[in-house]
Amino acid sequence: MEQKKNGGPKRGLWKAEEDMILKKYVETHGEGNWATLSKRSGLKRGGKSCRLRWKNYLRPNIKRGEMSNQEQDLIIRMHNLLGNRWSLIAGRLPGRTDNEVKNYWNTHLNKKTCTVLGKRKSIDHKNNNTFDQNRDGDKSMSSADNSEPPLISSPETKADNDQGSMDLDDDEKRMKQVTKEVDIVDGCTDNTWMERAVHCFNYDDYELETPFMMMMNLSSSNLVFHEEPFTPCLDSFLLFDAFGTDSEVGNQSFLP
DNA sequence: AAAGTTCTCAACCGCGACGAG
DNA sequence: GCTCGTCGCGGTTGAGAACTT
Repeated sequence: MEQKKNGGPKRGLWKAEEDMILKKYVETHGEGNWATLSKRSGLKRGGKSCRLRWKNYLRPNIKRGEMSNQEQDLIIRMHNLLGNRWSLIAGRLPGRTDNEVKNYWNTHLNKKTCTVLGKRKSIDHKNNNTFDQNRDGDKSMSSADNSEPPLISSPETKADNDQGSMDLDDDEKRMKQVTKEVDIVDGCTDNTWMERAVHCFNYDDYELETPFMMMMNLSSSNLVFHEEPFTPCLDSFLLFDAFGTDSEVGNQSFLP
């Protein structure tokens, strides 16, 4: 992988020495001007490569290692809200990069959300956990079942994903008692609206055991995400409703 | 122990947005 | 308005690790 293309910039994995050079250069001269950086620093890397390496690996306060349950929940819910807007999602996770979130989604969460129908035992090696997994992910999913794979947020799917973090039976029962349908409202797909919703969805306010429980505690409105694969409008409303007027973030007006 | 298979994630690529000249 | 350079984003790739047969 590590070769030069027609004498072009070096490619492949970064070495420790290269990391050191890049880090020192950025600490001295600051971020930005990546094309200039790649020339002046002596690194035989392209500007894009330098930028990516800094952003995803060398930048201070990068958090590495396992995603916590809270982070997982947040990613799932934010993805439900925004789709593949990785940078936006990562922006709500201190120390996590868009690339990391994207990889995590593709390798862990995306599979997990497809586990409901698949029912094949697999092992999460890093956590030493087992979970039901459709081994071939979305490929075989379509042939096994023509319907869209359900998203994480339905009560049934939720149960598969929160194993060990809460008493599912109790919460599910409570959930079913007071489920509220939220209608999709036309005309709320613009970015401003979405970003207000995201702004409202602050990682720091995320203290209760699971977002699901948080919803249960916040207001009299108890909600489930819709089964649709991507319903940003619906989820925006969910967030507003979930945070309600009693919550801290609810004191601000996010309405257009 | 070896070969084959699957998984993970760092890095690359292409594209669009944006600002400067 | 056009071109050029830079930046940031999301999708994809592939090497190496981990696991299975």
